[in-house]
Amino acid sequence: MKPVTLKDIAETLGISVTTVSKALKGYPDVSKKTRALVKELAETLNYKPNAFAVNLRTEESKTIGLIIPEIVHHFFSSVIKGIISQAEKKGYLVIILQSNESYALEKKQLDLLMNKRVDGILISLANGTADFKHITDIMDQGKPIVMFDKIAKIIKCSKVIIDDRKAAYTATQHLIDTGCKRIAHFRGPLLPQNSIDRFLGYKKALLDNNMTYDPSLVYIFDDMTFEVGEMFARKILSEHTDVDGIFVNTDLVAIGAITEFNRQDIKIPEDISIVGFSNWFMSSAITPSLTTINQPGFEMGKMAFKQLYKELKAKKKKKDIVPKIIELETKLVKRNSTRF
Amino acid sequence: MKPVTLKDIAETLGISVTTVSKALKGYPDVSKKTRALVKELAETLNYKPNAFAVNLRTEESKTIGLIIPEIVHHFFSSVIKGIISQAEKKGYLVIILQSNESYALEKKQLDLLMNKRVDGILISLANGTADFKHITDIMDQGKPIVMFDKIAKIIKCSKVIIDDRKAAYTATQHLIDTGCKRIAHFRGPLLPQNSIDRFLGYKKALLDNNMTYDPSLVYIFDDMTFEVGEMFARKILSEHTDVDGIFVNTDLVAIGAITEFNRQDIKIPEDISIVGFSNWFMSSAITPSLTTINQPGFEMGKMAFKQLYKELKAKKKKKDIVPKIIELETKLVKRNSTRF
DNA sequence: TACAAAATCGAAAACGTTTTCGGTAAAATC
DNA sequence: GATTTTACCGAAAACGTTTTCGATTTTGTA
Repeated sequence: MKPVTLKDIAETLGISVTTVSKALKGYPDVSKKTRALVKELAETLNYKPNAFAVNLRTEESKTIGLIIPEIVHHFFSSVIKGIISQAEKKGYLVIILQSNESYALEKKQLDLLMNKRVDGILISLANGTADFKHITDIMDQGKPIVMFDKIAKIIKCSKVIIDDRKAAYTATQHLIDTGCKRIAHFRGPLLPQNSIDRFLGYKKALLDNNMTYDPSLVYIFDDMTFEVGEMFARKILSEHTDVDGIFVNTDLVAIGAITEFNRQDIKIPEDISIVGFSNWFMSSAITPSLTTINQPGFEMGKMAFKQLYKELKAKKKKKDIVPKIIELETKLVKRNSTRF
Repeated sequence: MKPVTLKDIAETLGISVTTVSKALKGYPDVSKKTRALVKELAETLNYKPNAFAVNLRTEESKTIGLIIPEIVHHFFSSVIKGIISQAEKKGYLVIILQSNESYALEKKQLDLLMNKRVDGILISLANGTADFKHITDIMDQGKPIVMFDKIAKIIKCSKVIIDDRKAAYTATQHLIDTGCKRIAHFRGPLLPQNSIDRFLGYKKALLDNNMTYDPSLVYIFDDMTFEVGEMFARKILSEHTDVDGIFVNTDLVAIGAITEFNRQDIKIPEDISIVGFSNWFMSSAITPSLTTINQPGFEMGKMAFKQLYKELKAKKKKKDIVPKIIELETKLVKRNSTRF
């Protein structure tokens, strides 16, 4: 019951393993007759090349690695889906690992993938990652790697991102345009680039509109949870009764805040307007529905793989890979948590 | 800049490749001195075994395949997380593919995984799957496979499931206990086992409570979407004004229904009570929060891998694998979409 | 000192594939 | 008919590891 090998085919046909291999791969130096013979027998015997042997010989596995901070997450699972669907089209499989927003784990997972000798790597950085030697090490070894969403600007590899600053600016501007006079910001952890950029976009929008930037209106959270949103909502109500608009770093926290405001009979958007970020599915289901920035996860996954694929091909042809930065469009989705 | 091999270590140490290999793997027939020497050099040279070669030689890749119907899905992504976290502990990596609820695709993906020679397979069946030859073929080849959540009862492989019928019974009983007199059911597609079981649980609860089972109160949907929930809500209002309770096959559809009822000023739970299924995160955030059945996704993923791992070990020892059915506990989560 | 037992090592085969390179036979050219 | 060209095939090496089995050396025993 052993799987059939090239040798099996060669022996029953009375030819060499070499010829069988060449016939199956369409080499020109094998006659039409034997080629047909080989292909037919391979078909009937249901021959499948031993992937392990092919890997060893060709030094590639047609497998890529993917590291994300968190799997159970609407945005990231959309990215995963985009990556897998695109990879499949090109004959690549995807191994997924999770960093749990931990730098140490991220390093370990990267190591695992390198030891498994994946052909390339896709990664979205953990919040805790401030040192990037583990990334540059991989680049130095010539292994293609592309970052998406949560990136590091200093690293000279390809990246697929959105313009977080611009998107945050748009979101804040929308609050201003709909009449908000005092706008707070719930921002994410200090380290990640997109948390920084969203904050900067918020700040710039205020200043461009001649509004004062008040640091005490910026609430920083490390965990992006529903509960954090509830807590910050309570905090706002006790500390800053004059706030009439909030730009929240991520939908989940915004939804927590909405839930708490609902509980306290604060009227949204009349008393306080809210804009989120990401456009989770949930955002359209909540009452009031959440105005937010649409972040194209599926598209981002697709693009990330496409870029990686280009680099894989370039590497095969021994060409240099020129890092590319791909910026995807975001869009403000107006719903009922802001005024008209 | 080639990666270092056993040969490299052997040559610089003036010993054979064999001894180096044995030293690193702790064979007893190598002296403490050379063992120490080898290990030290391997360490400083940062030697990593070539996974491709190891795979070929040992005929295993320490990799398993996972096929799920849909990645962007709260329950399934929880399962994925459970599987990956458990697999990692045992040194296994996970390749994920998606069947998109299509039988044809499921078959193709299974084929892909077999050609990649993964050590084992974890699968949750697509809705469209009615024929199981692709599954039994794999079992006949002696490759360990375990199903979870969406399973086929006739197949004699290990499974990790919940008691859908019991859970649905509990959900329906809760509607009855809280005073509902006429209870509708939004059920999923006809084929999958858990859709059938949930329906049967619903029906049995009615009959056990001397209520009439009315087939016209069972609404069948193929796509489990938010929009379907909205549509069915409208249908109920126009076709059956006497309905005062609904047991919905899955939270997403229930939330769609709630949204529509809210829009039409139907009071939940006073006018109509609703129970969902799965306990998506979203269910606690919506207004009113949704009473539902908690389905332990993470736990299910963990258990599925654990069982697969047992079978992988059994296979290595050439022992027979005895299929096992693992049933996980569900729990009714009472919230505000049902009365007290 | 002689011999048995234990400790230590390495040659070689094997896993299945890909690819280079040389060789033979057939066809084409003169 | 001799020579060149083309078509077709296969031997062999290589990828890096694991493991069997025999060989050698060292230690222990009488």
